[in-house]
Amino acid sequence: MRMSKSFVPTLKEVPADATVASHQLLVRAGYIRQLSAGIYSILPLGQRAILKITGIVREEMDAIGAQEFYLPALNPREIWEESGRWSVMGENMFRLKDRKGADLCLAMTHEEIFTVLARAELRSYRQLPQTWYQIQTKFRDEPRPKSGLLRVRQFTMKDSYSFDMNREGLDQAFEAHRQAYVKIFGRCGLKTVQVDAHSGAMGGSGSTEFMVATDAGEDLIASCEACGYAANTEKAESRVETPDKYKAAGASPALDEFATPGVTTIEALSKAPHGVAADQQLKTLVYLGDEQPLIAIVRGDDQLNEAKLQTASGASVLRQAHAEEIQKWLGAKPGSLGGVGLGEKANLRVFVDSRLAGLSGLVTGANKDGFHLRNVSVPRDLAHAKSVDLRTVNAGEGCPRCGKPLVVGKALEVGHIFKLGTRYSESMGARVLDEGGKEVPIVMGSYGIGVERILAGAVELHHDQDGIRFPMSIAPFHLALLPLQMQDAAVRDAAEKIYLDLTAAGVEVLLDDRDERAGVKFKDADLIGLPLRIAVGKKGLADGKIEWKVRGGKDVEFVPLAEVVARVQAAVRAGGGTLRK
RNA sequence: CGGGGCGUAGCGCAGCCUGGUAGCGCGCCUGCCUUGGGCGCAGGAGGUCGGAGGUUCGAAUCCUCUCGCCCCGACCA
Repeated sequence: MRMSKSFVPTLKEVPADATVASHQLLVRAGYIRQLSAGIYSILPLGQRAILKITGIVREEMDAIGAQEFYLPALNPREIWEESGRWSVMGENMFRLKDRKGADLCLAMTHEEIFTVLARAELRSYRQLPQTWYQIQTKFRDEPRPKSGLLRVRQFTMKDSYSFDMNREGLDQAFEAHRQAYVKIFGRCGLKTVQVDAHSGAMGGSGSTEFMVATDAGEDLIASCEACGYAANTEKAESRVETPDKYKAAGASPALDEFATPGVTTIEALSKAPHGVAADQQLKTLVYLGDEQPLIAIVRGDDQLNEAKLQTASGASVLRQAHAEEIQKWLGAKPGSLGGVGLGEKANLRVFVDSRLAGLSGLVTGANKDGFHLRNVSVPRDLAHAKSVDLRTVNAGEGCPRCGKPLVVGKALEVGHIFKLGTRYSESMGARVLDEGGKEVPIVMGSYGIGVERILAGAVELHHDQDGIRFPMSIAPFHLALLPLQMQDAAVRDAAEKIYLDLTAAGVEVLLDDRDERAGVKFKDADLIGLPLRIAVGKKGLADGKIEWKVRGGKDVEFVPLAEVVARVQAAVRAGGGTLRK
């Protein structure tokens, strides 16, 4: 491609609203432009990179026997009602009406639509297993789009779905996807870690996320360098010492209500005149799980993990209660809440973090504004509460497997694989006959990759002060060819010949034939980030040579014109790129 | 949703507090010059000051409402 005829709008200055590297660089280098919050236009360079990525995804999916589909993004309400997700998805789903007033939505994912196909067409165990996929646009009305392509409202997803007779089949499909994903991300130049994850609105029995460690990411993952344990902090567990340090000597003293006027936070209660240490306090939080009240109790210095509460309660939609709701159920405002005495209220489900099991001598709110209770014994006073893991792990706590300290770091989710089981086949009636002629629900899996996130993640991982440093495999072109003196006919002609020769040899070349100064071309080439660069200048040409430089490398090497084509072809292959036929 | 910030030329910003001519840098156009890391000089084009209403003789500036965007906390490829 010739730069003089191309739309590659590079910018000298960093866009004001971009904070993360991938956002800044993709805008500056002319790959993307923002249309609205979380909605981006992909420009020609960006589209070429995206096509490289989807090409890799397609190859690896095809390699595990998956078949490519293309399903509608515009969906009728009815099928989402069948799975129950018309309401579960809440405000995250874009909804609209057609001219007749019928409800439609823009699909966030395609479990429902693929299940509709499966139930209509799959009748027998003989037709299984199947793996179906598509590369298609998804719509999610994120509450807070951010960081350029990292979190958007419209994006491209590779989503696939496996259909099996039983658990074993699902396990095989899951494993095939895991291995395909490792190859995909590896080929795209991403270093990923696999972590245990929360399944969220997808449902199902288990899931693994593929994460790229980067500060630009929004997830926190806990990992153990000693044994390899890794989990999203939504799910991660840890070993913590929880001695019964506030237990009274002798018989457990009775509950004692005491006045704490104006004290509504853990921190305030820990200060004078009360001086109750945070680890002696119980933090009581009120949620609604599928519109039913839930009480969650964790230690005062711990953080409640909402994902764990959701899992423990079995709720598909979880939200914090409003102050009025809390007042109605517990009779007090936040700050004076507690789980003691809630056993009689049958409509309130109470959960207490498992680290608190057996402890006594604790302090909690009295469900009476301005009062707390001391001498709380969990086995005696919170016997009605279900003991479950509710807390969020912290860095330095013991690995649940080996006990060595956990490390917590930020990461970007680029892929997620789920064992759905029969979550959709049962709710939507997708069944086949087994060998015995008995009707059984299909066992399903669901597997997703965020395509633009691969692009952005690669930029996060591969850039420097001067710009992007794309891996060969996903770079929009293999090589930048820079004639340095456009006024010099010999330089122009030499560059033109190299361009034609390389193109004929299957190399994707971006020829900077603009009438610009050398400095401008160097700067733009660095910014755009193609892995190879050939400069054609008067100096080298006098000796019949060009200047060869690898993006990010230090050295410039003079290479004879006759060797250029073979040299470039070898470098493209070595870098994981593909020559055009 | 809770909290904070910003909307002025294609991009980055000043002007606003204290009302009166809309400005700077980059980019763009023309000419000359220069030509190996975002050259130089000269001339030029380009603006509903996010929108609506109000106060005022007069509003980018003050007031009210509203829309949009960004960032920090709760949600997900």
